Amino acid sequence: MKKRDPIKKVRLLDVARVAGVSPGVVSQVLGKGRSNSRASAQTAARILKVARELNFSPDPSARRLRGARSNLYGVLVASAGDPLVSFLVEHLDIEAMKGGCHTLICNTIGNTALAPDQFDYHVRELLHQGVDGVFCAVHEWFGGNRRELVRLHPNTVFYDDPGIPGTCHVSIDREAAGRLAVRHLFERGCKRIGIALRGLSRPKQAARLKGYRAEMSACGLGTDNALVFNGEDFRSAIPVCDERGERWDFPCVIGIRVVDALVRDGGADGIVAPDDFWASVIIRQLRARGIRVPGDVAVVGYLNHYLSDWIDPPLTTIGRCPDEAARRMVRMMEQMVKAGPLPEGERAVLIQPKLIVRQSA
Amino acid sequence: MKKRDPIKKVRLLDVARVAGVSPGVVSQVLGKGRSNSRASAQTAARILKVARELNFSPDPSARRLRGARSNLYGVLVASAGDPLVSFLVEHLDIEAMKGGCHTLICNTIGNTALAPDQFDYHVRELLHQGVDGVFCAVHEWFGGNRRELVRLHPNTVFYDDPGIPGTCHVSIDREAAGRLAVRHLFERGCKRIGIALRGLSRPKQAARLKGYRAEMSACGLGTDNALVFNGEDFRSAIPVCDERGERWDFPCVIGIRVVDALVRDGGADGIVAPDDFWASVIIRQLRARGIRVPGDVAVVGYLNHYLSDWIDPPLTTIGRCPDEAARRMVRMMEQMVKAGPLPEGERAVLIQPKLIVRQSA
DNA sequence: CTGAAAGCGCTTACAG
DNA sequence: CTGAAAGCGCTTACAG
Repeated sequence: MKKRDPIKKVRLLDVARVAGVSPGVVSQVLGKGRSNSRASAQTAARILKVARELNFSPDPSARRLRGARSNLYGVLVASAGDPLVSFLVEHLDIEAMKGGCHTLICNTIGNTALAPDQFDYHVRELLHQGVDGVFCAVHEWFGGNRRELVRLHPNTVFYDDPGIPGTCHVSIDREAAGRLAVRHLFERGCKRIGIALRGLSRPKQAARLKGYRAEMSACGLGTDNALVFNGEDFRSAIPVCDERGERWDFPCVIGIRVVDALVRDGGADGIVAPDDFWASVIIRQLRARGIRVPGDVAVVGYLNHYLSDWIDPPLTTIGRCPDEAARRMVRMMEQMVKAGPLPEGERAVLIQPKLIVRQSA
Repeated sequence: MKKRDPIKKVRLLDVARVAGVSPGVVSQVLGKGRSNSRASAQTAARILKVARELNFSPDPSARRLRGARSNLYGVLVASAGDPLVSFLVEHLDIEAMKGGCHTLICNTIGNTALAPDQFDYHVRELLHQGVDGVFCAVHEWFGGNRRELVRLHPNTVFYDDPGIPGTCHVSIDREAAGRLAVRHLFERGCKRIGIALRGLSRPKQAARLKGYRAEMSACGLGTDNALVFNGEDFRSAIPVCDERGERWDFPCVIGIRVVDALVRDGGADGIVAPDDFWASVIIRQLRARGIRVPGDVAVVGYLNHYLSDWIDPPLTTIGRCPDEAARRMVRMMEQMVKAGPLPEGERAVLIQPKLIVRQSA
């Protein structure tokens, strides 16, 4: 049971020997994007040819030891398996790869054998690994010292504003999400459009309400408090949804409360749901009462979660465009890695969400 | 717009200086799991103390240059966002982390700007990065030269048998999955249990059928060809589902064909579906015909996909235990990294799937 | 039990 | 335009 022979690597020295030049020249020619200030065009061409023939690629460890960047980015997520973040994780990698970089995934929860939360551990570990920067998409309700993250990794880009002044972040325009949903329902002929919110004390939910109100006015529908459902008013009736587990018992009672308040009492013919999960239980409850979707009441979700395709009827929802978010996050990162801190005004990027029409509205 | 000052790192040399010993001793003491064959117990203790106080952690690049392992594993997946693989990706990282290792995610599709398929590119890139091994969970229907992968990375562990002799792989016991589903339906009182299969020409589907038949006999239900639906018999009627896109149009006609064949013609009161997607469209079709689930016909899925919780009624299904699979994959990997190739008999691991009861059966 | 030195593969001043 | 040399931070024979 002996170890295998490692595959022999071709070194820069080998290229130099074959090309008949010194290592320094090879390094210069292959390095800095061909600014051949050193070798003659002829020599450079020869070196390039030999390097290609020998299939040479410089050892990243040796380069890093000399101070080169690692071309590695850390990705902090609570749980990479969660479909709500997994597409962001995927697209961060795809975008990083376009710049020749790789992503190192770090799940901050899940390793309960070690500790309930590995955020801070990973922050130090990534520093040790010498990453060029860190993407942080750990939702605010999870632990972790974000100030320390930013201190140790100045090149950090957050998904969603962490509330720390001066940080770089990419967020979804929740106000626009509210407007898009209302506009679509209005165009589908809805006259009394209600909105359900998890809790108005949260800034993101408040932004959605703001967008909802603005678009209601723009559509000439005015506003009616009977059409605004605030989950916090029912706190005692609605168990807390911790959203941390791989599977969890979603409080289906939400569907009952929302349909009671908005449809039975408020007479709504359209509902803007706070997310696809709520939309899903709302639709189930409507069906249970013999109310047709979208015939009697149309429902628009938010997230474009994987499940949107599979509930019945398939859910019309607002997508957050994780590919676009990843693109912007990587772009910010690359700017920081190359040129240092971004100007104040360029540290916050707002992504425009997108309406995805299926059948529920 | 100038670059930031990098955070000053503490080197082994600093530790040596403070502790008043030479670097070699420090290296020896901090290195090999405290087999202090070099320093006296006193010196060792002093060095350890200083190292801790200075918060020293050795530069991985320098170590690697001297031949140490990278503590990095590559993870090849078609698309890390896909919920079918994202949990495996997450648990591979969690398990690797327990051994002090990190995972480097590689999406083999998605970067169409580069090429339709980046499998082979990533295989070379991971070699270049010097990973200690590679986990490959790219589904068989995607491209990529797996033989070359195994040649360049002898330490490769596959999720599902790639059909290359001698490789290490962890698979789900599909026969057991078939048995579990039948047993549960039988215990719920079903008398005529049908099975739907995507296509019998696929070995994994054939294994499920084998398990189904075995358990039907064990339950004393015998077998009836009218209760076996083979998707390949309806190839012309069922459009190909490519499963590659983030969203795709699932052929809902499958639901019609399956319900026609198994329920209308076969008189089934229980259905074993090939996966949760099929189960979902089958249930939708049953409802459309006024057939109650699970009252009239019970349905069991396979995968325990995220959507299982959200369809109506929530789906009873067979889970593949991605955490267990990841645990075994990492264990195999660690053995190979430490001691070289595994004995012939230990290269294939079968994971026992698990019945997850919700409401559809 | 401990130190001085060589070297992993690369890059980058410094000479010529 | 090119070469020889030093050095990044560590480990590991080789001396003492």
